Amino acid sequence: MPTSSAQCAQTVLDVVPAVMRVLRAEMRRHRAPALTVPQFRALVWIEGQPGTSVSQVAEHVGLTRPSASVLVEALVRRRLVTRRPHPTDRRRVTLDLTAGGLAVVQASRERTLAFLAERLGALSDAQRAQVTEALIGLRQSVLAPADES
Amino acid sequence: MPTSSAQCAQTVLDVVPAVMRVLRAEMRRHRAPALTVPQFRALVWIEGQPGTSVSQVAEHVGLTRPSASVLVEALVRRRLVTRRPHPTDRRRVTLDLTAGGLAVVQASRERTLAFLAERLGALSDAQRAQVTEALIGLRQSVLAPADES
DNA sequence: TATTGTTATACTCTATAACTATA
DNA sequence: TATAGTTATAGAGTATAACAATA
Repeated sequence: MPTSSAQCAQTVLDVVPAVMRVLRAEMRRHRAPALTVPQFRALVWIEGQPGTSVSQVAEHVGLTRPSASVLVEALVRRRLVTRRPHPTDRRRVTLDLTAGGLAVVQASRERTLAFLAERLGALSDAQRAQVTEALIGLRQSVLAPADES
Repeated sequence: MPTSSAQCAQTVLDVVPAVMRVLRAEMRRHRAPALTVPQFRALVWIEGQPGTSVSQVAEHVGLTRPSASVLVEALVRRRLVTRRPHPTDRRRVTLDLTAGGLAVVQASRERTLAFLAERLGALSDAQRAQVTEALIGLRQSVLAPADES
């Protein structure tokens, strides 16, 4: 009995937001206080793209450039991010995480991973293998045409 | 080769937020203008829980009661929600979607489903069956202890 | 002339506090 | 006394507009 695209889409739209809500609630419970979701997303982006710019942060986090500039300013003030001149293009800035910023991101990720691993312990090895394989396929298809970077 | 809980958690934390970003971007592209994410989530909640209260909206959407009251007031002003007295408890209000509110929610969901179905068309029937089955298992384990309602 | 980033201003959303009405 | 909901006020976040500096 094959699964139609419509049926599968229904399941994806049902499960993915539900799991996301649980993840968000878990992260909220543990994240550094007074760190907003966009701020946290900016930290994760900078972690993955060291030396990135304000414009790239704006695009990835989904803000205008002025708002991203203000957000970055707040992260710099809190010693989570460094903002230095770009070596060749003097219009740009070079953003990187401080040791403190990296610690915030990594601690949050590790706590969320531990939480997830505990919940996934309820599944069998075979089920976890199936979930892992299926999610990789899901990612390939859903993110297919336009990847962000 | 079994998959450890840690490996599986890593994949979940990688794929679920990525898929969610795509879904959100798609919904943003199509949603009624000037309808915020919390407003939309409230509409979806009221759709699934007809006759729900302001307090329940607050809890589900993640707002305080005063903020939920203001949000509901905005939805009522826009003729997307009706707010009537509760039949037995005169402190409470009874919230329901208008035909317009229902149309907004359903149109958004159908467009997102169509978008997803198109992307999932890149998978084989067998892969879609695997994704569907795996997501159901994922939901059961991740949402295990505390379901929201 | 286009691009990167910042500042100034106004608006929206949300929380806290205080209140009313009902159970 | 506790609960459901509202209103008033203030604070945080974001967008638009305007600007400065560099390519």
